Amino acid sequence: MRGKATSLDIAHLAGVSQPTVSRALRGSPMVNEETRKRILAIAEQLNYKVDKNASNLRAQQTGTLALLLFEDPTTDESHINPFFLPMLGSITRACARHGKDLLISFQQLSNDWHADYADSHKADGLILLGYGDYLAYEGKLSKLLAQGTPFVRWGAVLPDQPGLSIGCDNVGGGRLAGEHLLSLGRRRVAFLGDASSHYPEFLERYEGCDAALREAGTAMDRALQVDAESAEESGEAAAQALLSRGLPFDAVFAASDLIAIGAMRVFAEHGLRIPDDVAVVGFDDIPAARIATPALTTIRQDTTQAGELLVEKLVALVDGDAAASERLRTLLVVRRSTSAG
Amino acid sequence: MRGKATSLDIAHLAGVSQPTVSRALRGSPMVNEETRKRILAIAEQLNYKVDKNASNLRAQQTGTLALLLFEDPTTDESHINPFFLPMLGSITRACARHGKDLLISFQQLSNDWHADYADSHKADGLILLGYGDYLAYEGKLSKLLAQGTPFVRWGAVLPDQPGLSIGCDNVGGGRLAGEHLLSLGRRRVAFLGDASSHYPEFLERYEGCDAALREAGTAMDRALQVDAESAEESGEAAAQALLSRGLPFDAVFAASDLIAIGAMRVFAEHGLRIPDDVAVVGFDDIPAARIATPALTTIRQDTTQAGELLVEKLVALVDGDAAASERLRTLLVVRRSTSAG
DNA sequence: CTGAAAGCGCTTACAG
DNA sequence: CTGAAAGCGCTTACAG
Repeated sequence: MRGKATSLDIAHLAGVSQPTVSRALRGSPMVNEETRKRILAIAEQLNYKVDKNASNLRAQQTGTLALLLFEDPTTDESHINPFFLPMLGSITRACARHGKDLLISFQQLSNDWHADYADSHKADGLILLGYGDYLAYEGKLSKLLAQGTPFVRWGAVLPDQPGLSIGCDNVGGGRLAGEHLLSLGRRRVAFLGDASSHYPEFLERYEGCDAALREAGTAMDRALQVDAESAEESGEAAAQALLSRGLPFDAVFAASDLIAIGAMRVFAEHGLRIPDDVAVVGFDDIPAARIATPALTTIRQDTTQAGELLVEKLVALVDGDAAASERLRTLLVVRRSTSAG
Repeated sequence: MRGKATSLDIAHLAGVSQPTVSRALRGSPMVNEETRKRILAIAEQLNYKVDKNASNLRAQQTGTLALLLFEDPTTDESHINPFFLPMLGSITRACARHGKDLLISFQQLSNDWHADYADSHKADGLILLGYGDYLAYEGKLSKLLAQGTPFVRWGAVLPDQPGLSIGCDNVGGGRLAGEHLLSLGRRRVAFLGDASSHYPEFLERYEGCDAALREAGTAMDRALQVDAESAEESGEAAAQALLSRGLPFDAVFAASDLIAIGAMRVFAEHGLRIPDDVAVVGFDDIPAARIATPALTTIRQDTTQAGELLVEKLVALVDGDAAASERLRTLLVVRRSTSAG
């Protein structure tokens, strides 16, 4: 037998029709147990695998999900935000559990991705990851929704949002950071991150921290907020900008760990002691947070659960079942950047 | 028009036959320029995309490559070796440039992956990444080769190896490390990493360093070599083991940055000064190397070029063109772990 | 340069 | 429980 075996080859060898082979292989209950066993044995022996293209074409579905990871056009070409790495691992494992294949693509936010994957029947649904300007993004989500393409995204969970989002409880996370800093007696909390509706996750973190301070009779000071995107270089620049303002502050809440790590480097260069002069809290708990000096106190997001939920919800959407947006709990992880040894 | 548009829909609207539409869309030179334009305009307007399942089925190829990333069963479930992250980015971008889709899967080394992807026509070829016991792995490579499945792998480039490998010049990299340490006056160089044929990359790094020392009239001492896999915890354990041997050493060459970072943590806990008491050199230049304290001197592998080559070679194999294994140059990156401020 | 015909390997009514 | 028939949406000889 030359070339790959087909279901017809198996049918001949088993002395049944080709549709019976197809049924047996997919575990249809309408096939005799003995026949099934014979067919499975032959399939095994020929190392037969169902041709995905044929079965997908006929069944009009793909068994494949596509993961689209957006990068800000400004970011370095070769780097992916490390926050997404464990999520990627969790997503691939969840896909395997659900019997789905995973197509992956890294895209510029500006590209015309929204049509391609679903329209060309490469994937049944889309998982959307990436930091970036939310307002630029929202329009594309609406378009996907209008087209009827199933999708889920990771990001802020907002009211009246197109489609389905999974994100962490950013407000709660910001609150944890604020309460922790208050417990250390800090009151002048600077915020490094773009706290606007362009970056709703950052904005929610800011607001959560602010809420904690307000309950203690104080508040965040907008004069101590500096825009930054999630990258070390951006954190460095923001820290420089903050210092140059010459305003007093005794704590920094960074919108992400990368920002915090960049900022800590600048503070160290300027002779500021961490945490004595400035306590620093990040967000995400990426692996580098533990390695940084001092080790970074941060708000952990549960990326494993995030990946699992993204896949689970998308599979539900693809199957036509109901699914709703969801917020994940956050966890304060205290390290040396806020607590002296 | 309900449902997705098909090439037949376009044919009707354009007043041509369906095959002509297919030809026009794929840029066949045998179609009238004016006809083509009319067809393209209609396709654009209907937001038409070729059904991949149908075209793949007919053309008997997939336009898809599969990336299989192996993890050692011992490693933490949720973590991917950070060394592979930028390579992943480079691979996805290279795939996009070549017009290929990328399926991704994380596998246990033990799984029976070798059959699935190619046999079920999900992918035309495989990219194999992962650290792990090479000897356990080699048999599977031979099997793939025998099946005629196109594949490329990242790893040590060895003689008489099944299939095609892309790897860095580990011997040269080890030599760079050895020469650098010699230039600092260090002679007692410990090696943390499994330097055996189970981990040929590590072994080559060891041998390169040894070669450099021998040229200077000394050599590596096997009594200063401790097995370790590429993980921080493994580096910590190896450093502990090294210290407990009570032998003098003034430098450590770690087989990977993760090992080096774990080891540096242990050295610091034991009051050893880096680089004064122990100079430390890693391998890979992962992002954490720059963040570590002290920042880690290391041998950089060009992951961008690696990803591009992997895709390029695999595409050649799939197309039936010739392609050969290749070694990439390495680069010494000097940081504070070997050079005091 | 274009069309009529066949067929890739499956799944799914339909009939028995 | 099983088979004969149709068809998913393309691409590819073949004929003109």
